[in-house]
Amino acid sequence: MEKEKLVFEKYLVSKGLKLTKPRKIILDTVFATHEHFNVDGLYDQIRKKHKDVSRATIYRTIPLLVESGLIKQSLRCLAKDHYEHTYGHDRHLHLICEKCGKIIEVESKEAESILKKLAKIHNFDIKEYNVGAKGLCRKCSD
Amino acid sequence: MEKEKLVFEKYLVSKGLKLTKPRKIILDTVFATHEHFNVDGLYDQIRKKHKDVSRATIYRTIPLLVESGLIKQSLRCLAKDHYEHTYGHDRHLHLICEKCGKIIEVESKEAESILKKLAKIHNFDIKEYNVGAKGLCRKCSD
DNA sequence: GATAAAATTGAGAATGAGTCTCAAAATAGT
DNA sequence: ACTATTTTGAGACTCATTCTCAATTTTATC
Repeated sequence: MEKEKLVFEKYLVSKGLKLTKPRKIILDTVFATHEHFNVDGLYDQIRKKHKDVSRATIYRTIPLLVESGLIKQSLRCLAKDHYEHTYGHDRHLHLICEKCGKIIEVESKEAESILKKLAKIHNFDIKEYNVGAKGLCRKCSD
Repeated sequence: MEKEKLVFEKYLVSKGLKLTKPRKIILDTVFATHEHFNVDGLYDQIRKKHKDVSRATIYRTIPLLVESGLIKQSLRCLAKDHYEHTYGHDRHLHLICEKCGKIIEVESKEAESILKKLAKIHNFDIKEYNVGAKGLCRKCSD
């Protein structure tokens, strides 16, 4: 958690921005769990403790977290953008339930190595990749 | 093009639906090129020839085309859902150049089989999958 | 620690892609 | 043609996200 704060602060300073209270609260809440999150969930989570952080500020802070390399935009699910941690996390792929919205994270070195192989063939320099599937989770497919 | 029409008609009949004029126009326009498309672009394209197809009907027809297996939802770009042909096209993954926007389509049976294997382990019923990477293409990485 | 300039915030209005409603029009079976 | 059913266009609506702007907070400077 402290590491994330340092990374974020360093990024903000480099851009002439400030690590304000709302930004600190958002950062803390984002990294309080290892889950994927979306703005609504994050807002609810924050509201449990702090009545003074607005949705607008969350929407404004997320691009800063993305730019700083701490999180990245991930799936779009139920018409909502979702985000996931990137700092200190291995790559993984997603199985997304279209019915209940559950996200199963799966590690796969295989998928990664295949993509790398294909990228090499096409002289493509991969910065970021995404592997995933949509469908029904165990519970919802009964 | 005729094949697509047959596939679509067969699907519609199986659902007790009709291949109406607007649906025919939409189908024709979608398969007039091999490009990815979004609703706005499709609407503009259709409007050049036909003044009588509404956005609502396009939005209503796209899920039918998806269900019939002719197209699938693809990338989301500039806040818009994009679609791509699937009928007669092998599954492929995308290498998207972040600089010039070029999309390289790559075939890979391997990626598909890995996803299927992982889904089985997690009792997940895959309806749709997506594999891709962002980065720099050959030209842009020089 | 007071002050002022600059950055940031909260609240709510605005935007815009996608969905829904419903009366009118097209379709298919008889 | 006649009727029942499906489909359509137009526009209202939804809802995630973005924008606006006056009020507040922050930081640098005294």
